[in-house]
Amino acid sequence: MGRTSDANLRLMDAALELIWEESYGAVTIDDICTRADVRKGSFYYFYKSKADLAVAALDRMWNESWKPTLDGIFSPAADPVARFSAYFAWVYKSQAALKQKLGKVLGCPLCSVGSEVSTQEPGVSAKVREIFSRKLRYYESAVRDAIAAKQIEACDPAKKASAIAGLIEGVVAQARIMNDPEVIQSLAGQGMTLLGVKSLAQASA
Amino acid sequence: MGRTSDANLRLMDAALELIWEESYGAVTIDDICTRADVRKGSFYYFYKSKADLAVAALDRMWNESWKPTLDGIFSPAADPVARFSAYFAWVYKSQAALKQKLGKVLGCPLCSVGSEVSTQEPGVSAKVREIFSRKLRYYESAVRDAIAAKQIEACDPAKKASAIAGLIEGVVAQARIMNDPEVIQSLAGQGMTLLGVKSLAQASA
DNA sequence: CCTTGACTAGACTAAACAGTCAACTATCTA
DNA sequence: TAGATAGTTGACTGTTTAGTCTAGTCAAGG
Repeated sequence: MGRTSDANLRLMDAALELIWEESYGAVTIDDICTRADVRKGSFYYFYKSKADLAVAALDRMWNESWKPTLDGIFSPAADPVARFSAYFAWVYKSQAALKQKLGKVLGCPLCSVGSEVSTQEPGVSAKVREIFSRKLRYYESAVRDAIAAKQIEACDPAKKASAIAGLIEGVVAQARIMNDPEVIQSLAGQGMTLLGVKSLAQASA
Repeated sequence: MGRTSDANLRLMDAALELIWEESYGAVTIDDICTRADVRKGSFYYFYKSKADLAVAALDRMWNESWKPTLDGIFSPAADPVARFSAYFAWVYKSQAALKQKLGKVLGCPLCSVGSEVSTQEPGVSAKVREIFSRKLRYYESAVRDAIAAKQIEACDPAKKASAIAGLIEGVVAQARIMNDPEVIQSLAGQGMTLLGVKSLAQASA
């Protein structure tokens, strides 16, 4: 009953875009409202603060975008090591596309925002940690499958997953800082080395 | 001639501390002045903006703290692979000490600030990139020496250095986001794997 | 068609913020 | 010791910002 609206969706999209392009702290509620074409009164009808909106926006990002993508790439139907290859390629491709489109490498919004607000915004931090943990499970599962298939050296899957995540995040952050997607190029080869792939035809070290 | 002062030094220290503890965007000029016990007028006597101060503070950090530390750890007198071991240990130790002291893992200020301001503050970004490049040279040189000593698999030293930097940054960022220094524990072993160390007694994978 | 409740508009307040300025003070040097 | 130089002070300005409030508008259900 009553009026319907997608202003809350527009607010989430606008917030995510702006925070990704600039940073959490640099974006004001007015900025978000302007981009979403929503008035302040409506903002506070849906959300009680910028942090509140950010949490909702990150949740939406996970459900609408990241989860489907990861489900596809890390499908248990795919060869374990090939899942990582595909993911590394996807990371490079998506960052290169952003650079092409906006002239800027934007990196990973989760990592940027998480690092920025971790000591400041408990609610946002908790959501970042939640999504981060979910992402780790894809890596961990693929590592376990790769060990079972004897494709990589035996190791602690949780630790290996964390290291892989670190490598990806770090390299992507580097790309943002340098505004150069090409530093992600070598991620594929380096990632394989870190994984401990046994294969002979290992990509460029 | 004229009056002397260390207010500019206090401002740089205060700025670096606050930005590291919180974030670039969350810190105001008033905050910095308060912590440094300096009045606003003096701030603008020495610096023309927060960005201007940040550049000076980062430069000071490099010269006073990072360079001496790196010169020690990455001394060409040390065994190439041992340089990395020592550095990985130092990274863990310093983050764990911060957690002990402040209750928070603060991560790497260069990476946090760089990622936050890369699309916003050209001057600060340029300084971050400059320091980052300097740091890479230590890694690159050690990789080259390790190859020459046949301690690690042959590889492109620049790319390997970039990957090592990515792994470190990524793992440290993870530690900040999770507020848990323990994720850095496994950096030593994972770093050796990524380096491609040939040794038999390789630390925990 | 009218009532109810979801949603909107936008003016308003108060606080936080960056940045300015002229008068003042301390210290160095000649 | 006097003058020039380097640094300090705090009150002041104008702007941006978060957040509030009230009077409304619009759509669905009865």
